[in-house]
Amino acid sequence: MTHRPSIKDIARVAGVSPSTVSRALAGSPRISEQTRQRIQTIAQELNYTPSLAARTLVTGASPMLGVIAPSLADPYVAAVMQGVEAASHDRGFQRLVASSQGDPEQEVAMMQLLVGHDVAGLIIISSRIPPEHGAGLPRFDIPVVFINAFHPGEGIYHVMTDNEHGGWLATTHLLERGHTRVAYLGGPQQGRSHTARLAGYRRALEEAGYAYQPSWVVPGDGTPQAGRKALRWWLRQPESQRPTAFFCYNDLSALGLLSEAYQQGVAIPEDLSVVGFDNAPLAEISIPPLTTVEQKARELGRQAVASLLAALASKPVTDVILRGELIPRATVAAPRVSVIRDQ
Amino acid sequence: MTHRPSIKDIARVAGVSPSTVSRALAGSPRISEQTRQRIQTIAQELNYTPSLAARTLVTGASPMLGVIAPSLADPYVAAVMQGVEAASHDRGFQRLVASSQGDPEQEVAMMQLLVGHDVAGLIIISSRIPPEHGAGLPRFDIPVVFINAFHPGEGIYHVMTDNEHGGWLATTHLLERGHTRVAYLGGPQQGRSHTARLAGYRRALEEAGYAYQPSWVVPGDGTPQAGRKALRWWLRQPESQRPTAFFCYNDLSALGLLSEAYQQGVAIPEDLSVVGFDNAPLAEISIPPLTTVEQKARELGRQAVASLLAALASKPVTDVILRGELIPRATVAAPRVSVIRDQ
DNA sequence: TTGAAAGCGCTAACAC
DNA sequence: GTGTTAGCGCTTTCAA
Repeated sequence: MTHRPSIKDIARVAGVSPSTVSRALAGSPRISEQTRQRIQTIAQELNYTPSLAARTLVTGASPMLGVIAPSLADPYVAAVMQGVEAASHDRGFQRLVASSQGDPEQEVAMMQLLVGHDVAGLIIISSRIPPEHGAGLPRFDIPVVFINAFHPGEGIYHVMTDNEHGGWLATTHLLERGHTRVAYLGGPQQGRSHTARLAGYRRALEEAGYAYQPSWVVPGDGTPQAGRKALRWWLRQPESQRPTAFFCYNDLSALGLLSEAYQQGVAIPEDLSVVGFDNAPLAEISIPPLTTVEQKARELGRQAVASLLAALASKPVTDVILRGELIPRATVAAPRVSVIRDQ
Repeated sequence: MTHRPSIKDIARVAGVSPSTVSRALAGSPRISEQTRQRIQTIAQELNYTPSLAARTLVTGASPMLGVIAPSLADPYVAAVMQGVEAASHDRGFQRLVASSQGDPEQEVAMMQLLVGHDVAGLIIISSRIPPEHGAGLPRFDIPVVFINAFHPGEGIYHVMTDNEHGGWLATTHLLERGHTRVAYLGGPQQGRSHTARLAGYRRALEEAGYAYQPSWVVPGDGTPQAGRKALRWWLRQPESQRPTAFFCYNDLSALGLLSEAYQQGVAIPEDLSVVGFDNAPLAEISIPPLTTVEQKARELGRQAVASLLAALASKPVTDVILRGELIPRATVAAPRVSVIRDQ
């Protein structure tokens, strides 16, 4: 296999200059229909593909967007990615994807790397860089959009789920069904989503007149294993003091909790009600189907691309906040024994 | 924001020539330790990042691998991607990821596109390009690795799961538990995986002395919805002729089947046994936990990268076939009524 | 040990 | 409507 054909090769065959080829292929109006045809045919025959590296070099902008996520295995990330994919594809951009394994240092390293690849902009999903670090973020001359993280700055934009509201929604739903002892299974500590959902949980509690109990916030990390552990924690509590419901950081950990409950003979929702977060595709097919708070993940991805491209076009961009609804399914019921308000 | 600093900027500040900077940064031995230090410091201060586009242009090879998958939402794809991610990251390669939405034409278009980006090689996950089309595949002068698809050719390599064996494993497991009426819920028709699993299913049946019944192969596409439909199909069969077990193309559709069974009051595994394929993370937390055939998805991804880089280094590369084991969990039991061998 | 010069493939003035 | 020229940021001869 000889080397990839370049416009020079086409020019030679067509007997024209390289710039004519460039123009013909770019669809410049100032070229005769005839030569355009001829050149396009030759390009086809030679199986020509333009070198985007060269084009990038001269135009200074490449049709690539950099995307960074803590993990590619998380269904939430996958959903966001689909939105990013769809929107960017429509606008003619490719995506350079990197995962940071949830490590803030890796994350910064990835940013550097992608910038080196001349990406036109950066989308960062669920950044784990601590907010304090904010000012220490490396400055690039390309726009950056954070999805569900907040690092204010020039050229930095945000697309977020209203996590506080979501947490409030989930907890209120439980409270309205008569639960007075609601626990929260947390997510990654560094994450802003976790903190916001926790805050919403707390607000709902307090608005309803219940004291916030730190001991009912069980630490987690958003994995099914965390859900399993949470259920075992629940079983260890004295029966009279057990929460009657769990609001979980995400569907994945809620699903883990469901699974462990099944194995331990705990009936859901009879013995324990559960609400998740995300409305992942799996939530619909879980057993029983999981009540959850919708997160418009695809929409987040789509919006992030929209914001990025708007910024690129020097249009004004404002941060956007998306609210999801509560999706009632089958993991919530009234508590078996209506406990007397004990606060 | 002024433009990204280039080696020229560094050279000017350091009072040396651009080539010296290039050498210093590349770690060439023919440079004084002193200047190297100085240049590196300046590079740091200027927040310099090399332009990979420029480097690609001159070296002719970029540190990017192109990856194409039908969908990014599929957990199996996500797992393969993790393997690809891990292996390529270790070797200093980034990944340019594109999804084809399962459309063969898009797939070819994506190949072209990624080649235009000067990727060093291509990894294609579960290609939907029909095998006959094989010879019509565009020829590139970069190595291509297909994961779970087969398109022989020069510079084309394969990493596959032994799907035939997996299908045989699942079916045999069911047969050994006393099932005589085993149905197969299929996957995407164009996919090679589907055909191979079906073939294994058929072989197991015939080896055990049962006739293969085309009417027991229910068409599907690997989604949970396909699983739901399959269960409803099952319910419509006259009770005396109903299969007592299902081997499903993948875990996702098996999970859908489980969910529908729960909603219709069909007890798993008492009324119906189910075996999936993939051993997705979700299989472990399903209710009941799903018996399935392991697919070493991460390993597939890892191997694909290894093969690609080996080919790139002009080392001999052979196709690799990975076998997974049957993971017995809780969705298989002996059939309720031991049906008399009726074939 | 360092510099000068050429060139990777392409686009974009600027000519004609 | 088409050709000429220069240059994007980098690496890599070839000289010194």
